[in-house]
This record gives sequence, C-alpha cells and structure tokens, in this order.
Amino acid sequence: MKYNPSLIEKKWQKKWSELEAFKAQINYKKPKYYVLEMFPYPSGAIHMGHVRNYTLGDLIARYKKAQGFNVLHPMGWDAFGLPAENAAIENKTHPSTWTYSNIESMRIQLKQMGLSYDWERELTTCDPSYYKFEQKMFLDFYKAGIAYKKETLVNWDPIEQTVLANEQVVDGRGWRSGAEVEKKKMKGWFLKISNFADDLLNEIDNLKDWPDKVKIMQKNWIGKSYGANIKFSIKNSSDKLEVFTTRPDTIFGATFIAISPQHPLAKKIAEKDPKASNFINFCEGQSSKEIDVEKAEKHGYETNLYVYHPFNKRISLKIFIANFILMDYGTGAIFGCPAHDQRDYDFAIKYSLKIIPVIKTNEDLPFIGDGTHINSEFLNGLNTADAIKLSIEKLSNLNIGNEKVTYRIRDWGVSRQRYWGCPIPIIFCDKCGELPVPEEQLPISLPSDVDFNKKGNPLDYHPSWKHTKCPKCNKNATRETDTFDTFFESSWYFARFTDLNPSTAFTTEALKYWMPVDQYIGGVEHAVMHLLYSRFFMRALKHVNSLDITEPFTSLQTQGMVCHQTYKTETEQWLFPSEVMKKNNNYYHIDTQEPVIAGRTEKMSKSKKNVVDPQQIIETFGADTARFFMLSDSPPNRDMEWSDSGVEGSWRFLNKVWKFVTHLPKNINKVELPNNLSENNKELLRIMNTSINEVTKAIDEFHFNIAVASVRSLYNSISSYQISNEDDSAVVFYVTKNLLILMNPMVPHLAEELWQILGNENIIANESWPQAEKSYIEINNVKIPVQVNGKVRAVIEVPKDTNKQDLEEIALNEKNVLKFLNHNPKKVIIIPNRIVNFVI
RNA sequence: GCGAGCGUGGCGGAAUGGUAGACGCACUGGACUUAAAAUCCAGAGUCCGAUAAGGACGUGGGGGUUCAAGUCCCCCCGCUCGUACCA
Repeated sequence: MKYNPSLIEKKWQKKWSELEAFKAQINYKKPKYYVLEMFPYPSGAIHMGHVRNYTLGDLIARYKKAQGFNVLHPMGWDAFGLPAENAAIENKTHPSTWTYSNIESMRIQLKQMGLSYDWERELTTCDPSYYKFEQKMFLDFYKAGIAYKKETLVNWDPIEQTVLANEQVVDGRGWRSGAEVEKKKMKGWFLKISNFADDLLNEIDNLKDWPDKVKIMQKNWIGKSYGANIKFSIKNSSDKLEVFTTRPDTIFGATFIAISPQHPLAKKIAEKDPKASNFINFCEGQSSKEIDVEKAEKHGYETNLYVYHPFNKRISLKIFIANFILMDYGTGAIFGCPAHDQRDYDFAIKYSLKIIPVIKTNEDLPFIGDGTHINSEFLNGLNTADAIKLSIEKLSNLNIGNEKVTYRIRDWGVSRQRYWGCPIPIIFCDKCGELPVPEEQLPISLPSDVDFNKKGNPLDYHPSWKHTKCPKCNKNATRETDTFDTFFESSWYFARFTDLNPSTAFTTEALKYWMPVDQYIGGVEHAVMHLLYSRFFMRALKHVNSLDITEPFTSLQTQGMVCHQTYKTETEQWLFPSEVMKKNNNYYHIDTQEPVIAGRTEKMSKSKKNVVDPQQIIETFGADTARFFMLSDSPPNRDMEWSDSGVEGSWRFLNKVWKFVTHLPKNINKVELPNNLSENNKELLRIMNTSINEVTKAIDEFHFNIAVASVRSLYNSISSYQISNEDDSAVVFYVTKNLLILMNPMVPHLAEELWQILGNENIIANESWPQAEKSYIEINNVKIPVQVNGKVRAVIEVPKDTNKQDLEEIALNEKNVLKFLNHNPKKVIIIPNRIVNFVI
C-alpha cells in the first residue's frame, strides 16, 4: 500500500467533521486555549502566506488540544475593501457576488489543508449580521465623544471624481486616470485614539508574550514626548504664536520660527499676501504621506512677521511658513535652532539664517547631544536635563509657557468615500443638523443596485439610498455616505468569535471565558496599525460598557514572508516558477527552451510572478507535505524560501515514515513495555524521551523548525534500530506510537491514518501529548571540550559531575593538550560538565 | 527621511557567553538495476596536509569587553517591514 495523500486526507477531513473533533466546547469550567490567525481578505485563492500562517496556528491548536485544553480555533473573512470595488469595475461583477464567491473557493481550499477550525463559528464582515453591531458601536462612541467629525485633506482624482487611497496614487497621479492628484478638503469621521494614548503606551510593558520589536514599534508610533509649549508675542500685534518644543533648553539658539501651511496664522497671512497664498497652495498640492513629507526638499516662505524672543525682547525671530511642519503634531509651529537640530540646520543653510551654538561641543554642527550650555544667559553652565527644567520653570513663572506632553499618534480617520464598506449610521438634516440613526433602525444595509460605471461614490449618486427622514423632525434628510475603514471590522472580530449570538455583539459569559486570545499569529506588517487599533477598540468598547476587556491578545507571534526566486526572460519578462526548468545549473523556459535569467529571491508577489500556487502543491504532494515543509524550513518569525527541492524532501520523509510504519510486523502490537529493558532498548527510550522534551520546548518557544528536526532525528533512530527479539519489537512499537503523536500537529492526516493502521480505534486527534520520563533521560557520561587559550585541543568523556580537580588531571593527560601547554598555565578555568580552559 | 528587524557552509537553517554548522536540501562516491528513476549506505565548511594525524582560517565589514563572542557593547554596509485611505 503506497502513501496516497489525496485519499487519506479526504478521508480524515470527513471523519473529523463527522465527529465534530474540533468544535469548541461550551464547558466554561475546562481550561481554555484560544488560538487565532489573522483572518484573510477573500481575494479569491489562498496564497503561500496564508498556508504558512494557518499551518502555524493549526499546529498550536492541535498541540493545545492534546494537552487537554478546550480549544477555540475559528476562521472568518475580512470581506470589505477596495479590491472588490476594483473587481466590480474591471469584471462588471458586483462586489458582493465577487466577495462571496471568493469566500466559497477559499473555504474549500482551507478545508483541503486539514485545518482544525470550528467552522460553525465562521464569520463574514461584509454581512449585515456582522456589521450591524459595529454601527451600534459607532453610535456608542459618538454619544461618548469618542467619534467626531473634522476636516482633512484627501487625495482627489479630478477625472474619476473619487477620493484615492494612498496606494492608488502613483508618482502624484491617479493610478487609473493618470490625472494629477489634487488635495481636497473634506469632512470625515475620526475616533479619539489619542484619549487612550497613555494607557495604550503604559500597558505595552505588560504584554509579556509579545515580540519586543512590535512593542518598540508601537511605543514609537504613539511617540509620547515631554517638552514645553512657548507663547511667542508677535511684533506689532496682540496675537500670540504658540510652539511646542522638546528642547526648550535651546531657546537661546533660536533663529527663526516656522509654521505649518495649514496653521491658522498662515491662512491669516495668506488673506493679505497672494504670494503666501500661492506657497500654501503649493505645499498642499504636495503629497501628505509621511515618507514624502520627510523626504521632500524643504521649502519656506519668508513672511514679514516677527516674534519677540521670550527671554530677550531685543531679539526678534522671523516667521516662515514651511512645508515640513505638520499641523497634526504639537501646535503646528516650531522655533528653529539650527545649531542643534538637523532639519533646522538644513533650513537655516538654505535660507542663510543665523546659527547660534548654545551647547559646548567640539563636534560639527548640528550637534544633537547633551552638554554644557553657552550663550544662554541664565542657562549657561547647565547640562541639558537641568537646562530643560529651569527653562520651563522660567517660562511658567513669566506665564508665557508651560510643561507639555505631546503624542505623535493622530486620531484614527475611519471615513472612506467608498461603496464596499460598512455604512456610517449618521443622518444630516438641514434643520436639526447631524443626528445618529435611531438604534431600532439598524442595520443600515448597503443597497445592492449600484452602478460602478459612473464616476464618484456609488452611495452618493444612488437614486434613493441616502434619502431618508430626519429622526427628530421627520423632514427630508440625507444619510452619511461614507463607510468605515476596514480596520474597523478587524478591530473586534476576535471577540465576536467567542459567541456568534445573532442578537448581541458579545455575551458576557463567553467573552469572560474565551478572551483574551491566548495566541494570535499574523504578519509583521500589522505590527502597529491593526494591532494598535484592536487594543484601542477594546478600551473604547470598555469605556462605553460593551465589554470588560483591556488587552485582546495575550501572546503574539509574527510570521515572516514566504519568498521565492524570481525568473526573467532575456527580454525582461517575468516568468512563473512553473514555466521554468533547470538543466545543468542553467535555467530554461519549459516550452520555448529559451534561456532564463534567475534573479534574487524575493517576497512572493503576483507582479513578479514568483508565486507557487498552494493548490498545485496540495494536488501534487498533499496538504501534509505542504504543511510539513512550511514548518521545517525556517523559524516562523523569519522569512522563508519556498523551494521545490525542499518540498520534495518533505515528501520523501513522509513517504519514509509511511513505509516504515506500514511495514512494521503485524504481531508487535503490544501496549506494555517489556519488564527488562536491554541497553539498546534504554538508548532508544532515552532518545524518544529527549525528543518529547525537545519537541515540546520547541513548540512552546515557537521554533517549529526545531520541532521538525527533532522528529526527523527520532525517526532516524527508530528506523535504524535493529529489532532482534520480541522485546525490541515492543519498544519500537511504543516509540513509533509516540512519534506519531508528536507528528500529529504537523501532519495530521498521515498521523491519523498510520495511527489507525497500528490498530488504534480512537482518533489520534484525541490523544494526549506525551510526557517525558526523566529516568530514561539521565545520562552517566558527559563530553567536555578542553581548551588551551580558548581553542579546543581535545574532548574528554568523563562521568557526569566529575569535580574540578579530577577534570584538570584528566585533561592534562591529553596528548594534544600537552602539545600546546609548553609551560605552566597562568590560569585554569574549569566549569564542571562544561569546559576546561588552560590560559598560558 | 524616520521607526523596527534581519545578515552563520553551495542553499534553508541549529547553537543557556563554553566543541560553530544539529536537522534538512543540493552535491559526490557506493549498493540495487540491462539502464534510469525510486530506495538504501557512506562522505562532506574552506584552505594546508596524504584521502591520515593534526593545523590555519571561518558566523555581512571594522573595533571593543571576556579565560572564552554567532551570542554582549560601539561604528559602518546590505536587505526587509511599517510610515497613518492596501489589507
């Protein structure tokens, strides 16, 4: 009987489903474990990134089940978003039709992988039964002052008459129309994440099982900084200009003032100064992406306004309007101290402004570090910390400034001017103004009869959808036509999985039992936004008494990307790996035989065609091989390279295991170990118990590649074991059973089938995880390297815990050690069971 | 630009500050076969040496701490992720 994955995989998938093997139990007394992988956008087909993500989660889910936990392992669809609208325009299919048919095919693919999901808990975010709850959440936020409306600048495509996402702007032009993108002021809805900034920041330190890199990125994103606000008096005016600075100590180095083009003062200046107005228009036409703002050449407009230096009225500083000052940060105005800030320095050089050093240094300017203050009147002689403290004290004594904490994080703009998203439940009435939709009218569903051939937002030009009655005065009114950012849906789906109750978003008991998610797994690209929004959302929902959770994810693991070599023809056309063949270390096109250039290994992407279709792999080798390779190749949090030969290696290994187990003598099915174990028996049991420890530890530490290596080693030991009597057979049988249990989370179909072939009646999915027995693992002898000056010159084998004296003596009997010890050692370092090092 | 991460044989990777290269891929030799594939056995970081014993070098580059550094510290280079309307 040959290993036939397509046969056995279908068989066991059916069996698991019949037995409801992975259904989360409603037994709130049992210890629980909630495993979750970031749910996918239903793009149409699963890709290798999904296969990796979901294999990692499935391994954990099956492992925790074996350890006796009541496991919740659900799956759903992040189903709103731009691609559905793009497909609607390109293929003339309705976003809903397109999305739901994609979900159908992807669900089939996920099932083919044998993932242990509780499919009864599947959810789809574009379904009104899901999004109706978030309309209620929004209304709660609105009433609690967490949601508000304000003006922002958006990318406007004048030809398409639509707002463009940042990714739809290519080199300043609309991706479809090619028109130069304009900036348009628009009102949109925001959530006050800034109100929670301190708590979001402080609690990061309590996220013990999150990767440090993610925690650091979130801290930096929130960007809490301590400094001062300083009110400058404007010359010949009663107006004040307030600036924020983290370095009030450098105030005597100030040589200019710069304000954002969006600053109210800039607008006031522009009213009387057409050149200023032109400059502001120019700045607003520039990209507002952070990366573009930072990289753009610095431009300033020199106004004819001055402010007085706060501590010396004889000094006045000119006000510039500058493109690199962000209105969203601080007060939208800064004082420039070129000697001690790189950007101010660049600006000062460009506009020939004075540079006054106020910190003593021998280094080149700008000097950013700490030091003794000079040219700074009352701050002279102080270091940075003391100077900051004293300058703030003086400012507040004079009533022209105060200590100030500022955050980099901006409020979350949740409005999108698109059709395929959750409608925002607000009504505008000419008489009564802006009003929340009464709760009994929820959900506000999307209309299905929309036309994507017209320009603009389908919800806006739909003939009837937006027209409604004012809930207060019953006169004609209109609906909000903006829909939510799709991060809205993904900010609470994990809590929804705990109970899909149709009438309420959450049920307290289920939430209390299942939340928080014990293990969350997804791409590192979500390190900040999705994860921070989710953390914020729980706090916001708690604030409006919807639930009582602060942190949604106890442990987080971020997976690396799946990469593959790239191939190009000599005419620079990308090729799929399936179009390329290798012959004598050269690459050729499989059909045309033309030479192919093999490029570097990069993240799999459709544009470079370096993708391998999981469907193909599953059909050729089976899901278990795909899973096994995914786990074996690289540690989960690093990038991995998909290679055909690696897959074949995994396939070969699974075949070996299959052949070995199916060829075990039929009569060896013994449950008990023999009473008198031979040395060989003991050695095999030692290896097995060591493997149990290794695999367990590796899984707990998320080093699944090591777990795989350990399983392979164990197999190598079993398969090379010489069976010479019945006792040997019994031991081999016993060890093989344990091997299968260890392999089950990795290759569940194969494990089930072989388990059954060994004569077991229960499924292996219900077996308990083995515990290593210490008595087998203990060893008598250890090998210790002997070094001379840190270089290994011999290895000695000695009884465990041999004392220092004996170790030195034994080491000094080694010929090769003596060869390098031409005189008495200056120092001898001996750590029992570890090392002997002679220093000469 | 800013923030974060990563860099170890031909390749993927392993290594509580204590024998660098576990486990695998590719490769080489052998067995089996008319032959090939598959399978099994063996070898293998590079260089010197005899294919041995043994030695030198070796974890992106440079410097440092230490009896001992892939691991800790400083500087540099390269690649990747994020950068707020892609998900």
